[in-house]
Amino acid sequence: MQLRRSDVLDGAIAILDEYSLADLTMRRLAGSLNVQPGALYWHFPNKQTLLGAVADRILEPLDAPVVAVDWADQLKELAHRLRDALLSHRDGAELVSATYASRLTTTQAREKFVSAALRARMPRAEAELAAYTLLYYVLGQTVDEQSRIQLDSVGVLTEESSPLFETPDATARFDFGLQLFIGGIHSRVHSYGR
Amino acid sequence: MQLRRSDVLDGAIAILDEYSLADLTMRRLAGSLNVQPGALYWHFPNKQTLLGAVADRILEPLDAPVVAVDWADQLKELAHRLRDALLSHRDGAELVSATYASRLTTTQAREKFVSAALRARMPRAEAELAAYTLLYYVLGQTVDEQSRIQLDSVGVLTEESSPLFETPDATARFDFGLQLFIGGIHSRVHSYGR
DNA sequence: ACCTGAACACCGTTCAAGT
DNA sequence: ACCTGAACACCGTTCAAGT
Repeated sequence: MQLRRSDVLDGAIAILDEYSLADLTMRRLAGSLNVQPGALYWHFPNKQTLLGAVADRILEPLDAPVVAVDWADQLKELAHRLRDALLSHRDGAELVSATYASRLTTTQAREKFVSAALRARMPRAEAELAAYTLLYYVLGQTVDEQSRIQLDSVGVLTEESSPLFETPDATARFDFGLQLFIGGIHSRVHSYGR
Repeated sequence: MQLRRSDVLDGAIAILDEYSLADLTMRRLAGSLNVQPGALYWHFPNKQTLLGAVADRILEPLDAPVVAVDWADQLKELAHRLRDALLSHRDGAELVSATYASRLTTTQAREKFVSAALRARMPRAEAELAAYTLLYYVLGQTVDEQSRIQLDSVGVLTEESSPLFETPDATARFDFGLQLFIGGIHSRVHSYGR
């Protein structure tokens, strides 16, 4: 019954979903796989690398091709797919933003954001910066949203401590920031002529 | 030689600046204060609370009144002051975004961003959302920037792995995202008439 | 090649007991 | 009121040795 690399990742995702990121320790993971902690280090050089691989797993849904054609719709689609991917695993947003300190850089998901920005007729350098800007927003917003879900389920949040309770649902709030960002690109691109 | 709450915070900041956030452990901090680890727990209920207090310290420069009068200039000023505050301590951005999961909510710094957005003639609900959007951007961007400084100083970064090397300095990149955001507010506010 | 056993060098937190 | 001493229940990582 050999332990495969993908088994380790499956086990990690399982702990994440059933418990939390804090519970995702090398020892606990090893235990759930009926193996000694040291065994994991044959498959991964260290915990950080393992978490990186888990993050890649979480972001896999982003590999699907973009269906929208308009650049703004493409950005919206990508942003929503990123958010959905992050929200589909407990602490997914936190894990990804923790391990992607400078790894968003390398990911091909970033490339897709850049492509959409290029379609808006931005010069490459600007499109890259714009892509980062949007990524920071999506990550920050989603980490916040997800942590609030957690606190909420534990019943820690009073109405007072969550001053956004009057605003609509989380998706609408997400879309607001997204729209702000798209409006920003729009006005930027329009300013080129002048 | 009684240990005061503020001495503990001073010691924490010192470890942060000389070493790193990873080295800021309760035991190490106690050691640097010539005290047993348990002593810290008389002053702070737990590590998270202590880090929260350190974060507040780091953000103190934001308490100074805003000098700009135009809403866009106010937002720029605030964003830059936030970034500067985060960059003025090693791992400052990481510490603040880690402890401010949902604490930016409570901070009065957020209020200042909201005020500036209100001055742009946004309705309150939108101004709050816009403030969050900008905060997420500043935090994300600055965490990234600071982690790159760290990696750079250790010499881990090749030109290949830092695809932004061709773009100007970090401040210019920061300003680009900021401008995008301000343009977004602008076009949003303008759309009210229509 | 893949894993065990066992150790190393740490953590955060608690709490009786001291002063 | 404030801190020590000492423990509890953990961590990530390494590495000789086994199969």
